Amino acid sequence: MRSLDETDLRILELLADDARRPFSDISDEVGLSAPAVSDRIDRLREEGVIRRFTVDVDRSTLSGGTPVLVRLSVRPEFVSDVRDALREADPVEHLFVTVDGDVTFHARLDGGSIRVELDDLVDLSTVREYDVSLVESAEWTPTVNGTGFALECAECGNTVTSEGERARIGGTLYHFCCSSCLGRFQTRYDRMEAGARSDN
Amino acid sequence: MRSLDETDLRILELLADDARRPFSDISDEVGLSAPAVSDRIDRLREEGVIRRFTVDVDRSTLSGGTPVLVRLSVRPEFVSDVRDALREADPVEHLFVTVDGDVTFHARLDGGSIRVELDDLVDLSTVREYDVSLVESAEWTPTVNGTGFALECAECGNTVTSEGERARIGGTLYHFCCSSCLGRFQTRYDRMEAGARSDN
DNA sequence: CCTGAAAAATTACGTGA
DNA sequence: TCACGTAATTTTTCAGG
Repeated sequence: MRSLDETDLRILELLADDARRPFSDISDEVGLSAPAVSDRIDRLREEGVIRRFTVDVDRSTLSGGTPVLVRLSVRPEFVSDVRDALREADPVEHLFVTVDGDVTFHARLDGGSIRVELDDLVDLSTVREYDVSLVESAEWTPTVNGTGFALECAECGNTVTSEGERARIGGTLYHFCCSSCLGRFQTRYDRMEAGARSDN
Repeated sequence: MRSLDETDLRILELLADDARRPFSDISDEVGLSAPAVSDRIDRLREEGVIRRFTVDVDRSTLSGGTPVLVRLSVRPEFVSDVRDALREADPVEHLFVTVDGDVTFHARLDGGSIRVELDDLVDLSTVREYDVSLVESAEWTPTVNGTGFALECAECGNTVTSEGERARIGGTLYHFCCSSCLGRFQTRYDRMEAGARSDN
């Protein structure tokens, strides 16, 4: 698979700022033609780098719905079941799964009983413990400067070129400038994961 | 300010699904002309309901850094300081503050010592307790209608708003619409517990 | 990846409910 | 005020190189 270059990253930044920006605008910025930009965006979508174009809505202006943060401590063998169920659930906006089987999600509750609804979504017998908090503020930062959209080696920080490598570690795809950085990262990740587990 | 109608909500839903969807598509869906849809979207932007059009990027394909979910138990007087600091921090993508002063955020750290990284982001002397977990997967689903489940008062069953209260009673967190419901519930619980004890 | 033309979408503006 | 229709403009897509 072809790797992302500087132009792709610049395009992503511009789209993060305004996803409805015309391709002709973008093409001026990056020094390509509009069709070329269109092609790149198509490719980014196909590769899954771009998940979707969407809208950031100020939910506080919309009536109804109480924002809550829910943390579930899920029995390990059921983590993926719970994740899949919540992923499909309408009220769930953000969903995080940690390596130790904690599932945290941010949702908007609208009426009725949370216990009953939770029971509909996930099998509560697979949940050891759960904790619900009212959310006072929730923010999301789509524009990511510097480190965010820079394609850098996850191990040494150097720029990753097309000679670099990719690897999926712990379910996440990382980029490396070379194979030795990949090996080193893998070792370090394993150590860190063991450390995080022992924190609990 | 004029309130939103069903058509506005439907437009927001369609945009949340695909922000680059042509207005003519939307106009077909909602039974308006394309210019009318354009007008409504302009108004939604002016009113601040629409913050921006943006792109949801699968960051796992992009950058180095280890995704973590951090939960801070912050001393009450410093909650807004911590929130402000994290809001500006580059590696922080999602930030949630609950009414009881817990700050949860999702960020990408460069690896190495998590404690050192955290110390860069927040003043740890204002934090009573913190908990870091490696994130295996993170997802975001933009939703407009938070229909589905709700937080009901454990005493009277009414919807709990941000004016409500919560209390941990017998190891379980309960929510109440007001302090008198909390008091009543507490009394009832104590009586029940005393009854159970005297059975032994 | 470019240019250039065709198709499509967006915007501007005048009119009417 | 809100929405519509038409026309002018801009943007996107599609060829061919």
